[in-house]
Amino acid sequence: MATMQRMQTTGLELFYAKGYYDTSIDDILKKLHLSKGAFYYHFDSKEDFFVQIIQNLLARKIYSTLIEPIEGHDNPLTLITKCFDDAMETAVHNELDYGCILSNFITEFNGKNDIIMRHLNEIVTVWEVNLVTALQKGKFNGYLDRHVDCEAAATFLMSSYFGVRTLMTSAAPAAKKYRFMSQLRQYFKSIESKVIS
Amino acid sequence: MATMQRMQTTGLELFYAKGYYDTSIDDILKKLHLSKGAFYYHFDSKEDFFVQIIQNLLARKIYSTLIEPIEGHDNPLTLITKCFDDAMETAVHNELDYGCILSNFITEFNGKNDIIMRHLNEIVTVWEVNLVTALQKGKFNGYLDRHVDCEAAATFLMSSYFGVRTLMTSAAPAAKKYRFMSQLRQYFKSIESKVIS
DNA sequence: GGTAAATCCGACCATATGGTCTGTATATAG
DNA sequence: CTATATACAGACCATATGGTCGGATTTACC
Repeated sequence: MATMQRMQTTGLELFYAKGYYDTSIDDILKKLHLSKGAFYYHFDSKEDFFVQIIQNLLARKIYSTLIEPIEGHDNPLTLITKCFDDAMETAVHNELDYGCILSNFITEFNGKNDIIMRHLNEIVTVWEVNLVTALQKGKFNGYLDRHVDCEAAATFLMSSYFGVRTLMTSAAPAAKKYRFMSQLRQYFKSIESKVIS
Repeated sequence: MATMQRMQTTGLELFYAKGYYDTSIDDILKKLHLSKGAFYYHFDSKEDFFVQIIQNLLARKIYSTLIEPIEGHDNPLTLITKCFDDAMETAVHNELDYGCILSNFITEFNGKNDIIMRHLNEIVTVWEVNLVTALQKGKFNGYLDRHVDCEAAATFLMSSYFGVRTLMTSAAPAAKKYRFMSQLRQYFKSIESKVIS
């Protein structure tokens, strides 16, 4: 693998585990047995480095785990349930889980770095749009009750997912997941179509 | 006000706004026109300082905004609704909102500082216990459906609140709040007692 | 008023960090 | 074979940070 890509991969790993401000460039270079010269040959600054990571790795990761799985013509509530279940199962099996990457970075950069925040918010928006679209399609196809506010449901889903991933890092992730999923299904039952097809 | 308390108050302000690792002791001292000597006379280290802030300020803050308001013998779903609404309203009106303090610190310290994480988890547990208790009492008093899993509901509520506070920092906090509350009520409607009293 | 404890000052230190710069090995092109 | 761009090494720099320490000042108490 090219040096530049190895730097980005290792960079994301460490930024996710230790946070952006608490991860030095030397930390990343040490792990890869590379030098300062190599880093500043490929990137302008630490911030530029992180922005590229967001666009090249983070955005794709979010897409593959949270957006792509909910595309399709099936019942969106079923798709979202499975999507969240899978994502949380990965976290449960992960020895060292640090929560949702996207949520963590938003927390870290909020009010500190507007440039990076714009990039992160862009990903959030893409996720939101896809969620709303999926729910609206589900409403059109008769899976959701016609009174459901899809924007509101999307916000609620994003919130709960961000939050539970944070909570899971504290203690008993498997139990937290189980409890969360049970109430997610409860909520979904309340917004699904009442017409018995 | 005593110097020690002023340090803690200003410390919490800055730690909340900029994060623990990105706030230097000099930042705090500069704002208070105090010296290093004053700081290390009152506190052993930056970590000790933060632990005391958690116990003296953060724990009380969480208690007064998220726990105390849901105590009582009324319908817990009504109490929680109002509690969340009030807390989010404060955030909306706050020019610079940085999300839920507790959630932010958990994100920042997770996997980095076990000592501080223990103190933060303690607060989470207290909140959780009080939520579960309130819900169980509500079930006993006929406000909640008797099939409701109160532990699961508490986890779901904590998750969604943590998450929405993070989301609100990104954009359109007022809209996010409105949407969130509408779906919270939707969820509550699905777990309230079905018996018409 | 003298003494001692409490409170605070600020110079200083070791270390870490983002970033710069010069040099060097390799590869590619003419 | 030479020249030139690519890709990386590593010494170096300015600055920042957590923490130390001797001393000055204020307060409390007899």
